Amino acid sequence: MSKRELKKDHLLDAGLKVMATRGYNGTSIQDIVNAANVPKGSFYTYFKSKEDFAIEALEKVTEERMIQNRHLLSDRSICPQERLTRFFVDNIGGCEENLNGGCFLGNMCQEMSESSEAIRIKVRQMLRNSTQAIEDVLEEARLKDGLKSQLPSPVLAEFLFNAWEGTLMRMKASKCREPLNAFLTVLPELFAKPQA
Amino acid sequence: MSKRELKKDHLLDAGLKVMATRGYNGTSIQDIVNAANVPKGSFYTYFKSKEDFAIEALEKVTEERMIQNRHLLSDRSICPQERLTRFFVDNIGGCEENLNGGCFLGNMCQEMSESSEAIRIKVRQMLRNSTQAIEDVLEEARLKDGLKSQLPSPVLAEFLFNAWEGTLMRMKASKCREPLNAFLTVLPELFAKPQA
DNA sequence: CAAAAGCAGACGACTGGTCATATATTTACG
DNA sequence: CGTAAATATATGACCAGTCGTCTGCTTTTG
Repeated sequence: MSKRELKKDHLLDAGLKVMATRGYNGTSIQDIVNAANVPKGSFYTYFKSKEDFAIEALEKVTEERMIQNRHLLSDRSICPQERLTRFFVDNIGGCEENLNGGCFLGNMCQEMSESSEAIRIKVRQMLRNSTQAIEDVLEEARLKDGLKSQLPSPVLAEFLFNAWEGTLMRMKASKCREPLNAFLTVLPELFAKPQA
Repeated sequence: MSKRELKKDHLLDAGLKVMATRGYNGTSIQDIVNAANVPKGSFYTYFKSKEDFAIEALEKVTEERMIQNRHLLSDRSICPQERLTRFFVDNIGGCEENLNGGCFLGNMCQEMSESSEAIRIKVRQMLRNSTQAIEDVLEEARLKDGLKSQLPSPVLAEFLFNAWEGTLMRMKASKCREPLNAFLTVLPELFAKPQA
């Protein structure tokens, strides 16, 4: 990775952290460069606008997460239900420590979907990717052990992922584990009961 | 209602609409007074700050919704399942028309929870109220017709409401009815199957 | 006519973005 | 290889515009 790419990555990482907590409009270019210890003028060497920065950050964060989860989700040595559970739990991502993280994706979705079409499209794409990943695991589970619900996997996956995003959102406001616990308690209900 | 209260209400209504689509930081005082056709200087006659405005708007929107739904949720002539479905569908609230509305509550939650403790607390309280309402209906349904799930109603209600908020959020990005349809398709799975 | 409410415009701070200048880095050629 | 010319990158002062808020003048009210 070139020096340039390294610096850009650093800017992306540091800025992402700020933007994830303060929001898009709540974060200034100054905030970003301060967080990365980079002079302000440099920002526009790497990004053509604030919007462009946000889109690249969006790409980076979900790409990283996807790579991190690709192994997990396709690891057939773990049963689908367990894989799905881990998929969610592993991705509380940062917000774990102080229950304030929430989801950058969700953040941008809520705040920017109406203001920036470019961001909206990118968010939509990222959400679709995640939903597809869940759908695959669900479909696999259905074929292997069966699912309690007869509903189509795409519907179930869409519902489940949205439920998850809502859970992350709720945790931002409540600052407690209750939403997470509720989600993880209900999740197993999807799957077939072990034969008694 | 006094003239003053009327004007304040108008300011709240008009500003709410703007803030719900552009977000807190994306909405200026100027935007609010423009939307309400009120001179800028007047704003601080009615609200002590922008934050204060947001909190009052939050109160107003959920209060109105609660009143609107109190009748529905406690109307025992409709079966609980149907009541719950209507509760959700009736409250897509505005976003219906162009699928862009989302949820002001969700919006504020995502964007402002970290920046303003006062807003966070208010949002948390509003979310709790809604969850409680769902819990009541769920509990009633359980006693009457039984629920498919044996999980405690508070857990189910929390899960369900968060899933709903996630659904609204997703609709902002996708601008289509798919998330809503998925939610409404999965919802009945909660309830006991009619005896075949 | 006193007290209160409404309101215009100004305040300093800050915004996203630009640009001239300064410093590296690469290329060209003897 | 050395060196000079050419190109790319780095930078912070700076721009016009907007922000949330407040002061103080004007209007309304009792």
